[in-house]
Amino acid sequence: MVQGSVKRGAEPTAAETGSGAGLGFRPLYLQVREKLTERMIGGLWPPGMLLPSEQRLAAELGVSQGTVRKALDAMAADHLLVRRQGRGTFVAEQEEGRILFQFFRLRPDDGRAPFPESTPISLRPDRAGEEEAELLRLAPRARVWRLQRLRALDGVPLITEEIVLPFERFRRLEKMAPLPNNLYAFYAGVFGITIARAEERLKAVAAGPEDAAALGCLKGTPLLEVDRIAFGLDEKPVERRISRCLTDAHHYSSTPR
Amino acid sequence: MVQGSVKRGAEPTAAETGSGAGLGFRPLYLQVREKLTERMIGGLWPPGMLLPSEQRLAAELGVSQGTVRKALDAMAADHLLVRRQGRGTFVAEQEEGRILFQFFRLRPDDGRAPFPESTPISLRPDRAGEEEAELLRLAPRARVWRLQRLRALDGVPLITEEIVLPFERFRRLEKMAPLPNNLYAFYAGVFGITIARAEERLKAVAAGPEDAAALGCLKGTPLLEVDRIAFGLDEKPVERRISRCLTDAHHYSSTPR
DNA sequence: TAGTGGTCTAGACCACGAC
DNA sequence: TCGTGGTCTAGACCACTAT
Repeated sequence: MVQGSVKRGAEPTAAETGSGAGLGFRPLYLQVREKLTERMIGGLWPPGMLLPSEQRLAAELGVSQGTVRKALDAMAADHLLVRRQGRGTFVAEQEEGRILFQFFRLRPDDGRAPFPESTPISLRPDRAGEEEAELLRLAPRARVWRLQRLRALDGVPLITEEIVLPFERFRRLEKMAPLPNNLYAFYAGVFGITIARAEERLKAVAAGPEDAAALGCLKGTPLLEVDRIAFGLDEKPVERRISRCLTDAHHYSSTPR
Repeated sequence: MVQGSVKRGAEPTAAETGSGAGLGFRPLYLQVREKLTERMIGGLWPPGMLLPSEQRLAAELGVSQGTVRKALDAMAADHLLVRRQGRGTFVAEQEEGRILFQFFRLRPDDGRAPFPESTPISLRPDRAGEEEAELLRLAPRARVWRLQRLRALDGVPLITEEIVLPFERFRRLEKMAPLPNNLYAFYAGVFGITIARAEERLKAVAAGPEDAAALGCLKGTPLLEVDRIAFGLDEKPVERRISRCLTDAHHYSSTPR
């Protein structure tokens, strides 16, 4: 696949099939997917860009259109690409609609999906705690940014947020304050870091004094705590975010698969 | 597609393409998927059954193997089928491993995934409340079963559960008490009802007197409330389940997509 | 060795969007 | 009208499982 067309049944090489003798087998379309993902990571294909057509990619990579299609379909299923019949295939953008659908799962009980507004509280350099360093795969006590925000839905403050970012990957962040509402679009546009997926742990906790003051509720009020790790295209953890939400008239929407 | 091979470019009929003149277009592989799903709903293909090979299905339905494959792949992605290379394609079973992975998202913080044990508390016929009737798409005050259970992880009671079922679809349920731990396998085996997917709403709530007594915690303790609607293969709501969970040392694991 | 699903290719036509 | 992705077909070979 590296160059030229793949000849099958005629001395297939390890490089072509991706398998050494007896070793694991690596499908061509996954190799194609990796190659395309690398271009996105490297910044060659930024968010919003129109990709070459399937035919061009197939010719360029020396595989059939069907193989390119399988790679593109898989990446579109993971929201890394957006395919539009008649127009082409585009690198996914971290626009509000997508973020709202994929990452922000808190909804009013009536089913609407308003976009959350953010009020920055503080941004400061700090050292990673033990758990934070482990989750972000940083050295113990590595330098991090610590960002606090208050988020509101329909103008009502509902969520406190604490965000921890690796210092080294977000240089000169302090000069960019106040940070915008849509952080993931900001990471992509300014630092070239695309958030590809996230893992969340949910708990019910009692509001502490700070949460109670920020949200205007009583100390001890049950809050929904969402502990998120967000990963980049390269599968490295990029952000740790702890949100605590009032859920009297709102809920977290989940569709287990 | 109904019978014989599809001839393309030679007077394709509305039945073949699935589209009336100017109306929406319905891909063949979706029509195949519907046909296969109907066989599962009708009980012709029960859980665990080995399907005919792709070639046989293609011949039987008058489409190409590739079209059958696309339908089977889509159904496997939705956990309705399980494909095993070298062996064949099987109707998915509601076995513990799958249930644990797909539907039961509460985990100890250490990352293990023990299977939850259940203690039945009560089972009685009742009338649906207003909200319940709406969620289950029943007539107001329709008859329902009301089932309460206490669930434990590693022997520790952690979850109270209230389950509401449409009376008409679960006849003679009282004669089957005590109900087994794995209810979804029970629905499938006894009533021929397969749970295909679920939607969940999560909130943080304060423990009431009953929850506190059952879970051995203080009244007012924050609990994670999971409000689930489970749907059958026919997309009809089958079960409404409200769980309240202690999350001191456990969490609900979510992977937003 | 036979049979299954998995991958890969090649080519045709359809639906959609832009021009 | 053209170019794009979407669907459908046909056939070859590969990887895995059971016999």
